[in-house]
Amino acid sequence: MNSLFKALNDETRRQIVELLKEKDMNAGEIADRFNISKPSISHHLDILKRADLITSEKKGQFIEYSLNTSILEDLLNWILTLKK
Amino acid sequence: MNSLFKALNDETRRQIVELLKEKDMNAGEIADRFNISKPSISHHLDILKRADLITSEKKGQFIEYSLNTSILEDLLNWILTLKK
DNA sequence: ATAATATTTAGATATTTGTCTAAATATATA
DNA sequence: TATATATTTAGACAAATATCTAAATATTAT
Repeated sequence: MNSLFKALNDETRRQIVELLKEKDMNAGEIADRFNISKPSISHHLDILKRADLITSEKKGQFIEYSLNTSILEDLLNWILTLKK
Repeated sequence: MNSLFKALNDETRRQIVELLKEKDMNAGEIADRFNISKPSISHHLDILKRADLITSEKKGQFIEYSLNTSILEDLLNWILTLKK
């Protein structure tokens, strides 16, 4: 739960998640969408991956990232119990 | 959205929110539940309040805090659109 | 094999954050 | 009015975080 909130507590990472909602993308394509260096984006991707919000798959020279929405179930439930 | 994620990105604050789900409490009562100084708890309450997650009402000498679940609607919708 | 491309790792730095103690403010009570 | 109680504000500090550049690693193409 902690890593999930941590991962989502950053505007850039939330935008990455929203991008991946539309379609899978490789690291370079993702980085091109932001005015942030590639190493920084790589770091953000790492945090999202540790939180299980995204998965990565090597495709030759590229690494393709995908959104994993199943982990959001936990977050959803946490919020719903608050609303009772 | 930013302040909401920021507010929830802390275990202590999430626990405060969970406490207030059960019943309204004043600042002292909340602080008594944690091994953290009162000023620190006061600071956490301030962050939760700025995020609109809680409201406060002066009751004489005390200040009573309540959960505001309506703001969670935004969070819920954000998550739901990700799940499409 | 060499060069080019894609991505990550390493290390540095400035900013943000969570915590503390001490002091200030506000209300209630003796 | 003086004292006790409840809470916040102020200021300091250590730890965490987001960012950068330079270098390393891995794959593809010439």
